[in-house]
Amino acid sequence: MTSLLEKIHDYIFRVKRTSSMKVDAYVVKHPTMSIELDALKQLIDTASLPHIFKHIVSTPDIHKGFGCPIGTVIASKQIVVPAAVGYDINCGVRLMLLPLPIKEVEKRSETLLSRIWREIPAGEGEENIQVDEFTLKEVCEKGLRFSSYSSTSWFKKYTSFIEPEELDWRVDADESSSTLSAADFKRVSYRAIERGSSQLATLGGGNHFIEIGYIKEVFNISGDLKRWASEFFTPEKELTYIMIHSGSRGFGHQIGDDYMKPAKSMRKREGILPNQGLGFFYKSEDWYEAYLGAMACAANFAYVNRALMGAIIRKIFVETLGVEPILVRDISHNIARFEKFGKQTVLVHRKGAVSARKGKIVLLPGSMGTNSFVLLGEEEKHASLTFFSSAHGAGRVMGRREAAGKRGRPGKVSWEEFEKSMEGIKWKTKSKRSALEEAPMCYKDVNLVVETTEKAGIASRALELKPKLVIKG
DNA sequence: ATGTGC
Repeated sequence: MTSLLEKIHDYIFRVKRTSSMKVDAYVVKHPTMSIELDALKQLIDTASLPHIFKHIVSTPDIHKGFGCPIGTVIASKQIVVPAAVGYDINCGVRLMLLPLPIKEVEKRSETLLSRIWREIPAGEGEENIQVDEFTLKEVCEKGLRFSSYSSTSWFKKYTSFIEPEELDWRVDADESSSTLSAADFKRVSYRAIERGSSQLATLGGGNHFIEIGYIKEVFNISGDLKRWASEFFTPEKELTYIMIHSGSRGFGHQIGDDYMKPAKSMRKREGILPNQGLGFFYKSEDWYEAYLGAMACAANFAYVNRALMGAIIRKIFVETLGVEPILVRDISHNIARFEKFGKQTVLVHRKGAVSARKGKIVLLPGSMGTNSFVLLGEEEKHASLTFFSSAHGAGRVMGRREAAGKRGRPGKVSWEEFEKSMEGIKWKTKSKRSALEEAPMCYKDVNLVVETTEKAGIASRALELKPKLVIKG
């Protein structure tokens, strides 16, 4: 199967269009890393969709997903593919910096960890802020801006901890606003509303996390990082960062489900379904606008979810240490947005991939025990081959069940092995199982992913971050 | 990822 990959650059390969494929698939990967067979099959399926703009691309952290791999970028002018956004609509990462050395933070680590654990429910099925349907509509359609006239008591509690700038400032690296204007609450099912109405300010499970650590290395401060004085990043200061990885919870998941099902059945009827997950809508169908309207609601829900968790954490830091974290960026890695490439405007779907335009901040979290990176987008050397897209993480190499075991059978990761891999890090997880499922050995080497990203000319490293305190759902 | 698994 690897013979399918034709080398066109040390770090870029191509699956040439054959049989069912309508376009080529470019694969950005480390020369020593192989793609799992299931993910490659899904990539070929994705390239078999009609009306794809130019070609499709995979990022170095590619692994098997539903319908299409996690780590896939596709663009189109005529169709929308819900599975190329994924179930966790606007899953993303929020990075904040705290102008205080990590040593000072570690002195209060028990207090910080237990307070965050108490105030931000982590894990599946957890609930936090309750909102009525009207408030949920405002959150979905206006995103962070809803605060300007919201008078609900829960919001008042946090509102002073949301940076005023967040209401208007484009927190996402992409040129489009963090609040997606296409949001249309009428397109959201009652079931999704039910699930979403108690899930704001919750972390979720799986690979979602809250992480506190320090800036370990500084490589390059330019582009959007120039907003902060360069002395801010002096590595000797070991300044603290806070990273939140979360998404749209059951709300977005329900919306994904609501639209993937009809997309599947409609295209199945016509016999143009590359695989069971890869349904899509034509622009000429009402479903197209409907999906984008509902997807934008879930995206805004996720932005607000991360903003509220950021506000809670900011409150905890102010109350515990008297210092306020500063928002750097909040970046989505599961979303479809209209973007311009030269004169063409296309709908770019990124699933497990982030926008990486020149000078823009790119967040590349590693696993719970390994370092993460802040990168800066480069002028793409390879002629918009990736649609300006970068990896969203290290990428799994081991399935959850494979790692933690199934039906009483032990998995590949032992508890001893896990504890060893987390040396020097204080951590809290919902269960032993979720810890094993997310163990560092379940992930690719993040250093190879960063090397690939740099060598392919997509983005280059700016900061290297080392985790010290971790909360996992 | 998900009120998780034919």
